[in-house]
Amino acid sequence: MGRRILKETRREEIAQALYRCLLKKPFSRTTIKDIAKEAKLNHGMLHYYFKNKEEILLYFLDWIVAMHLNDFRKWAQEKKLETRSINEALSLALDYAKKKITLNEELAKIFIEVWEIALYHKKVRLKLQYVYKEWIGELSSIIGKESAKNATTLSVATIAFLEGISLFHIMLSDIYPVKDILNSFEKKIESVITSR
Amino acid sequence: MGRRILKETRREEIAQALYRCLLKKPFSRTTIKDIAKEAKLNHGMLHYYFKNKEEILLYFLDWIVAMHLNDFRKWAQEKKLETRSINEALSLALDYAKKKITLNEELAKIFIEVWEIALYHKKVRLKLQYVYKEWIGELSSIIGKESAKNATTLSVATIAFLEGISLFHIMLSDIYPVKDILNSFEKKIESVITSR
Amino acid sequence: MGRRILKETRREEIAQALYRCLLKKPFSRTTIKDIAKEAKLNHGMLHYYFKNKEEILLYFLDWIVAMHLNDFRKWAQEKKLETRSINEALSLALDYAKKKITLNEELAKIFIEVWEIALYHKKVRLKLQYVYKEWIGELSSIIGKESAKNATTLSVATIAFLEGISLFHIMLSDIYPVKDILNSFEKKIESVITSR
Amino acid sequence: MGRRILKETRREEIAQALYRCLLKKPFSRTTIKDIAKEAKLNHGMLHYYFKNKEEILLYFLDWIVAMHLNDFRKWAQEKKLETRSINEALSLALDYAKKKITLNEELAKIFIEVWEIALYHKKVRLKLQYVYKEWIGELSSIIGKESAKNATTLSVATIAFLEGISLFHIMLSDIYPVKDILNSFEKKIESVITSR
DNA sequence: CATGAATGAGTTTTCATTCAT
DNA sequence: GATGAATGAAAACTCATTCAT
Repeated sequence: MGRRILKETRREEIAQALYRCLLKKPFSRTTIKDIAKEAKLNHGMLHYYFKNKEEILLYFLDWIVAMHLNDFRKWAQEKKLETRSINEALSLALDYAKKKITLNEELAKIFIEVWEIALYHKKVRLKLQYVYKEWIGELSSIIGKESAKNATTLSVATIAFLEGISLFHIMLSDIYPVKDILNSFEKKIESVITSR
Repeated sequence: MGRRILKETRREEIAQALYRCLLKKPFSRTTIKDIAKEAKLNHGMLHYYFKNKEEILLYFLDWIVAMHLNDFRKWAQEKKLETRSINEALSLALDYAKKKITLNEELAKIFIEVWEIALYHKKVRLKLQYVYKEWIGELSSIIGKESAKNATTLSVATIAFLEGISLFHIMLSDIYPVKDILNSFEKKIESVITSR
Repeated sequence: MGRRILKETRREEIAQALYRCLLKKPFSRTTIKDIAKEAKLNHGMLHYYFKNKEEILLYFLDWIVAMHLNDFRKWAQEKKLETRSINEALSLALDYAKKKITLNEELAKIFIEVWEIALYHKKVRLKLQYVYKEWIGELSSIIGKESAKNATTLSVATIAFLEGISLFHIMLSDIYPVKDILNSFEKKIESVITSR
Repeated sequence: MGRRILKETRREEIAQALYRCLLKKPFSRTTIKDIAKEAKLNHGMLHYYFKNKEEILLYFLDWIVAMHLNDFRKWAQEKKLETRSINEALSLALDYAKKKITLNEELAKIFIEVWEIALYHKKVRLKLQYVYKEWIGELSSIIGKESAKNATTLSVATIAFLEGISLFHIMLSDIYPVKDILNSFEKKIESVITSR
C-alpha cells in the first residue's frame, strides 16, 4: 500500500472512530484523545493526519456524506430506478430513505449533532446544505421525470417531513409510535406526490 | 421590589441573557462569564442565583417553554378556539404555529441546540419530550374534537413536518424558498387532516 | 441585656457554631456561611461580630480552652483536690483527664484540627502552647505538692501519653481496644509517678 | 531511562515536591501550582501524572510510608534484630524510633497534617491506620518473641506515648525540654515492657 | 442591627496543540 | 512514522469580604 493510500486509510479510520465517538458524546466533549483511542492510534498522530480537530470534523462530514450518497446511488443502479415508472421508483426510494436514513438511529443522532454545529460554523453548514441539496436533487429527479413542475417543492416538503420524523423517532419513540406513524403516512406521501 | 421578586427577576434576566448567548454560540462554548456579561452581572452572581451552569440551562428551558405555551394559550383564549369549527380552529392554529414557532428563526436555532444537548442529557431530553407532548396534545385536542380517531397520529405527523420545515428554514433558505413551500402546503395539511 | 453582653453572647454562639461545624469539616473547608447557618445568623453578621474568619477561630480557641479549664478548676474545687494526698489527688485527676479530655472524641477531633492549624499559624500555636502549659501546670501542682523534683517532667510525659492515646482512640479504635489499653495503664502511670 | 521509569520517577518527584510543600503550608492551602513549582514542572503535568489533587496525596502517603517502612526493615536486617535478645532488640528499636520517627520534626509535621486530613477522609484514614498497624506490629514482634502476652497492648501504649512526645516536640520544645524528657523515659519504657 | 446582593481573586481541572526523542 | 511528555490558555466554581438598603 502506498503512502498516499495509507494516509487516506488512516484518515478514514479516524473518521470512523469519530463516528463511534459521536454516538457517545457531543463533538465538543469528544477529545482528540477519545478519537485517537477509538482509532487505536496515538493522539499525536491525529495531528499528523489532520491539522486540527476542526479538520477531522470536516473530513468526517465528507466521508459520511459520500458514503451514504454512494450507497444510495449504487442501490439505485442495482434497482434500475431509471427504468421504472415514477410510482414504482418513488415507492422504492421512499422505502430506502425510510430504512437507511430516517429510521437509522445512529445517523439521526449524528446529524442532530451536525445540525447543531452547522448553526455556528459556516464550513459545516455548507457541507450540510450540500447533503440536502443532493438528497433533494435525487428525489426531484425521480418524481420530476415527466414534469418538473413542483418536483423540487414536493421533494423539499417530503424530506422535511422525513427529517422531522427522524428527529421524533430519536426523541419521542418512548411516547408515540413514531415508526408506525411514518409507515401509515408512506402511502399518503406517495399519493400526494403523484396526484398532481 | 421584594427580595423574592428580585431573585426571580434576576433568574429570568439570566435566562434571557442565555437566550441571547445561544444566538451567537452553542451552549458548550457559552461561558458563565459570557452569560454574566450579557446579563450585565458579575459572573460570581450566576453561581449565587444558580448552583451551576446546568441549572441555568434547565431553568432556561422551563422559562422558554412556559413562555411559549402561555403565549399560545392566551392566544387560543382570545381567539375563542374552543367555540370554533374544527376547520376554522385548525386553520388558525396552523397559522399561529407557522408564524410563532416554525418560522421563528431564533426559536428554531435555540431548539436545534436543545435537541443536541438532549441527545446526551436525560433531564434536558425529558423537558424536550414535555414540550412536544404539550404541543402535540394541543393540536390533537383541536383536530380530535369530534372523533379522536387518528388525532394523535395526525398531530405527530403534522408537527414533525413543521419541525422539519423549521430546520430547513434555518439551514436551506438560501437555496430553497422554504417559507413559500410551507405556505403552499398549509392548505394541503388542513385537507389531509380534515378529510377523514 | 446590655449591648456589650449581647455582643459577647452572640460571639459565644458563633464559637459554639464553629465547634459543631468542626465536627463535620476541617476549618479550611468550613465557610463563613456554614458557621452562620449553624449559628442561625446571617453570614453578614459574622463580619459584624468578628473582623474576619481568622478572628472567629482565635475567639473559638479562647472560648473552648477557657471552658475546659474552668470546668476542671470547678471540679477540682468541688473535689477539694487541694486537701487530698498526692495519691488520691493524682488518681482523681487522671480519671478526670481520661473521661473529660482523652476519651472525649469531639474534643480530640477538634484538637487534631487545631494542632494542624497551629503548625502553620503562630497565633494559634501560642494559644495551643498555653493550653498545654496550663494543663501540665495543673498536673505538676498536684504531683509536685511535696517535692517538685521531676514533677514537670512526669507531667509532660503523662500528658504526652494521654494525648497519644487520645489520638489513637480517634484513629485506631476499630483495630485496637484503645480505651481498655488506657484503663490498664492508669494504675501503672500512677505508680510510675508516685514511686519516686 | 524508559518511559515507564520516567513516569514513576516523575510521580516520586511530585511526591517529594508535596513533601517540601507540606513543610510550608497545609495541604488544603497547597495548590497544584505550588506543587508543580516545587517539582519544577508545568502545572498541567500534574494532571498528566495524577488524576487530581487527591490522587497526589494518596500516592504521597504510599510513598512516604513505604520509604520509612523500608528504611526500618533494612536497618532491622543490618542490625540482625532477629538474632538478638528481647532487651537488646527493644533498646535498639526504641532508639531507632526515637531518632528516625519521634524526633524527626519534618515527619512529625507532615503526620500531624495527615492526621487532620484523615479525620474527614476515609482513604487517608485507612492508610494512616495501616501505618500504625505496621509499626505496632513490628514492635509487637520484637517484644513478643517469647510470650505474646500483652505484646500488642504494650506496643500500642509505647507508640501512643512516642506519638504524644513527637507532637510535644514540635509544639512545646520552646517551653519544655521534650527531647530530654523522652531520653529520660527511654529506660523506663524498656523496663516497663520487659518487666513482665 | 440585619439582610442578602455584589465583587473578584483564587483554585482545580481540561484539553488542543506542539515537540523532542 | 510513533510516542507521550510538555505547555498554557481557558473554563467552572468557591468564598471571604464588602456594602447598600
